[in-house]
Amino acid sequence: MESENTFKKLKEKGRTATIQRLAVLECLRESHGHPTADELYQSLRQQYPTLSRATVYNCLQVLKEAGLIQELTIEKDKARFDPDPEPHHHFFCRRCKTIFDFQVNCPVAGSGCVEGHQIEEVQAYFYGICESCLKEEKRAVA
Amino acid sequence: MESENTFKKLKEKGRTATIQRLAVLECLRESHGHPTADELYQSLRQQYPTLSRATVYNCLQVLKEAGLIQELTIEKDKARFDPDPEPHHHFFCRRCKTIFDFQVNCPVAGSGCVEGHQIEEVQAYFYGICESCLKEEKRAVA
DNA sequence: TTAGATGCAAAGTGTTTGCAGCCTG
DNA sequence: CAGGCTGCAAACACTTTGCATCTAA
Repeated sequence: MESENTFKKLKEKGRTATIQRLAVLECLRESHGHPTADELYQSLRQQYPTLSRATVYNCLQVLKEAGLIQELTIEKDKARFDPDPEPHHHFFCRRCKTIFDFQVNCPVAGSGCVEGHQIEEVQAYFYGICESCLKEEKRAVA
Repeated sequence: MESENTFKKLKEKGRTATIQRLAVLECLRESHGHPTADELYQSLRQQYPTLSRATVYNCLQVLKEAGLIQELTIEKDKARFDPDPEPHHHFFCRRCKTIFDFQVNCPVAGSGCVEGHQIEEVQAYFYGICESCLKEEKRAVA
């Protein structure tokens, strides 16, 4: 069962699987489109009215350290979160602001050693205009 | 001459090549290690005591739009700047916090079209421990 | 029981904005 | 002379911190 893995990974880091942490993780997994901490907070607040913003930040930090999620700095002003902890890349549409997973076979996708430097993590961010926005632009011109 | 290119690129965007903008650009070019806006401000302040922080931010923004520099979001809390506007990637050492250019032959390094999406920019960030920090760690163990 | 987690508010940090005055083309 | 640019301070947005209270192992 998936939730056993969650417990295990948290325990490995000496952290407790609290209601809040599980709720944040589940909310992130259900959400589409790499939400921000505040988006998760706003969404969770409906079900857990006493939940505080600081707790959401704390939970995300802990979940990240446990390797259950990953954090994206694809936008400079706010962090976004991805429920998939496996290494993969992202595309950011500058027009509709959508972020989606984007796999290119980058030679150094995960960890390893390159030129004597030990690589622990790779984040590749692709910025541009997504297919549907391109189509919309084409339609607007016509 | 290089400075002619600077003037030309600014003019193309309808911007003036002010003393401050040229100073920020030169300071960035002279600096090593991808400084933050505030580091540039602190450095420039000695030569231009009346220079304001807001102007540094403005200059960096304008220089970026003119394609003379690029901005890195390799750290989530602050932007860093690179005097080289050509597409290339970066390594961030989590131990000594150094950032250096890091070229891997990524199949999609510059612009182009992938799966219908138009790519304008790519930023790949490699996080880990740099060679010299690894050596130091090894020495500490021995 | 007790270390750790939460919730709240306040503080912190990097960045942006509003606006008067200045400079430059 | 007019538009754009600077400098200053205040405003902003996201994130972190301090601390009392609470909770889970």
